[in-house]
Amino acid sequence: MTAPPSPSSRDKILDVAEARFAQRGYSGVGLRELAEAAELSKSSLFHHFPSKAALYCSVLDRVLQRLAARLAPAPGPQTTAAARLEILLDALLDVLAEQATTSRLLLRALFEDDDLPEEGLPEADAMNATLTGILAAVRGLIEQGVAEGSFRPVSPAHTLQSLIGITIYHFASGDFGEELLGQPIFSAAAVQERREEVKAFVRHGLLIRDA
Amino acid sequence: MTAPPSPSSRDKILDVAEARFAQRGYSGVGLRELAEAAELSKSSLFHHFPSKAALYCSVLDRVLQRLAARLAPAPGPQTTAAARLEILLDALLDVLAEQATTSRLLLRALFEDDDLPEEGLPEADAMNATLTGILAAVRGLIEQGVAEGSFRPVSPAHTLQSLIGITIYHFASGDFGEELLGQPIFSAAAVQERREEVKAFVRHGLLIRDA
DNA sequence: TTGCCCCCCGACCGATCGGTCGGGTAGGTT
DNA sequence: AACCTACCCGACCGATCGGTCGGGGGGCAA
Repeated sequence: MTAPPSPSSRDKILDVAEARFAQRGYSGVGLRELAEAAELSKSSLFHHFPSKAALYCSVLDRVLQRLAARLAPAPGPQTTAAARLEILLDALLDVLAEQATTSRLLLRALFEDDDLPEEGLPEADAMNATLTGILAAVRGLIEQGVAEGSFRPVSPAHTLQSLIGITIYHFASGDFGEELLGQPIFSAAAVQERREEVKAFVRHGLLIRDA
Repeated sequence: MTAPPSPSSRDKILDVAEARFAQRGYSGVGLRELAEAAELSKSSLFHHFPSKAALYCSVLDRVLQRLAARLAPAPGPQTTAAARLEILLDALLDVLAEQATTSRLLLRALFEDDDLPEEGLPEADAMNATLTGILAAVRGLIEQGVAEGSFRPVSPAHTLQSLIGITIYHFASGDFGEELLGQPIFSAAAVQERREEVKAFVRHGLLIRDA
């Protein structure tokens, strides 16, 4: 509360970097472009972040922290896995639908292991820890459902992959369908319909029978 | 048949470019690295391809052509949509499992619209045409299934997105699970199991009942 | 032999890359 | 006054970027 809502330079850098990295990836964005967008000198970036790789990891970590905060209030294993899945899917799809940058950044972070040249920097470790926590939670939910018998006897690891693909990718490739499929599928009006279809797909793919 | 199986320089360039672009993306790979890997001079690349963007599009187009060739022998609408889906999924998963580069390249091509700076070059148009054909075929299959009543009443465009995510992404993020999930999920031994789980997920997610 | 392609090459171009350096300014402490 | 810290900047660094240029060598037809 000591800091008024004026965005600090550091947050401003993170904001513009998140947007740019989501659009064109790590190596597709230069620091000069980021500095100009943040209304700062390129040298000033290095006052807030030690390197470009560290800045990228900080951006990813902030996204993952936001995601984890939204997924945290889900109920624990005392609830049935089917109910937990519904709540988690709702929260996840809410986050993905709110900012288009989130899904793209997550998709890049998940399938591009080799994107960042350096690996030893502490920002990367923090980011991986956050990511691992989220994935472990979702995986635990799947395992619970399989143990309960309400989910088909799937492999939790494989199914987690499918779950990520069906949700993250669905929102990451937003407007490509507009050109190639002949109809807009990421307009604000279609988000709700999209949400329900993704949820239904996951529900039917994962559960044997619901209700 | 006039050309013996000795790989021409052009094909060699395409091979190494496909592998590198799949790993680190368009802007993450330099022409010097490609030339060295292809055992050629950087200047010689420009003898075979007019620019880096054109080379990238040629790589993508070759991947899509391979994919289209494998998906083409699927039966037409006289067969039931459920049977066609099985055949198409088998062919698609075969292609994705064979070369790890394919899925990664496809994933990048599908969700990175902004990756290539130039848009007017003819290689990009050819690539987009090939891609549009493949997507239209799959979409037609979904529409047939919905019309038949064997598929849930889904929106074909949204479901196509889910289908891509669940298949392409599943194979693109190969070894990330090995580190973060605690067990290898893309080892050669696990490919078959992975295939069956993806197929089952799609089947249950798309069909109401399949006997 | 001459001329023509095809394929390849080293050298070079301007631009941009990530990153460093020294200095400058405002605010707070002593 | 002196000092320190936080923040920001222009100028500069070596390296690499995509791309161009002129030319060399081999095959082949006239």
